[in-house]
Amino acid sequence: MEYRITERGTELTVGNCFDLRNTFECGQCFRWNEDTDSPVCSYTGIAKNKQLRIYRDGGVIVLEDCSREDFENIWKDYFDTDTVYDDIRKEIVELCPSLECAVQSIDGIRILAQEPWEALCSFIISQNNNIPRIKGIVSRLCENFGEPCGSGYSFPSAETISKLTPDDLAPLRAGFRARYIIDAAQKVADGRVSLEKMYDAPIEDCRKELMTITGVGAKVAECTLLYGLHRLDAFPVDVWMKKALSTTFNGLDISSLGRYAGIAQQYIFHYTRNL
DNA sequence: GCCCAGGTATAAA
DNA sequence: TTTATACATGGG
Repeated sequence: MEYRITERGTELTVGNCFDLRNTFECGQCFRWNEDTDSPVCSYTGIAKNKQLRIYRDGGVIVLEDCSREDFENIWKDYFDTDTVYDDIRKEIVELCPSLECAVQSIDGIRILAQEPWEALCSFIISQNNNIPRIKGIVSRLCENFGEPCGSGYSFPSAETISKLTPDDLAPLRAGFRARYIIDAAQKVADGRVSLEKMYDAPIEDCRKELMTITGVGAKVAECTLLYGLHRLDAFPVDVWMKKALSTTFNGLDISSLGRYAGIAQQYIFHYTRNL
């Protein structure tokens, strides 16, 4: 994707291939909040220990005060600016024409390349929970155990959380998930679960390893792989997916989508949620 | 008050 | 292997 550095920051010419609201509100992330006082569509969030405001101005997306260095080192990968999602959408529909309605139900979504530990931890918190409350718990996790960063706090490392007990997490009001968070932090911190290796290991091996964590099932594993490791080939084999495929799409085999099964799943999720 | 949320562990059939 | 239930909490 073309970008240029201006006095405003880094500017991306995107047309309709990057919709901030669809990207940030689709349930893939919990650390971006809309700037309600802004006259244009604008969000502020923190990733990789950097705070960023990003907003739309016509056909341009502006990363406020973002240097070339920060864009190249952080946000280029995070926003996956070199992937052409319109091409992927076309390929999904070619492979599975019955998914056209799902693909067209939402546009401009980009799959963020979040940090693996943050994604794992966030989706452990997400289980049997709603998005506003998930965001609240994640926010309190950062305020209590993260480092000051811009006007907020960074996401605490697995090493930091691994030294705590479920009682220490009481201020989060995460309920039964507190012990899951600790178990995940300990396994990641001591290497029993190696997130770094999951960027290119066989997807089934990754899923298995993640599911050794208490509180991590097929769904949390899939979300971790898709959103935290940017494994676009990840797809869930859980109850929700089976249900969506059997009722709405009548037996469609999503695994035939191969390397784009994960993205297809995102469209299916959005479509079935809004039926 | 009541229902339920991007699920999973656990027990029981 | 499949199915039922509890789980902590609080948003709507």
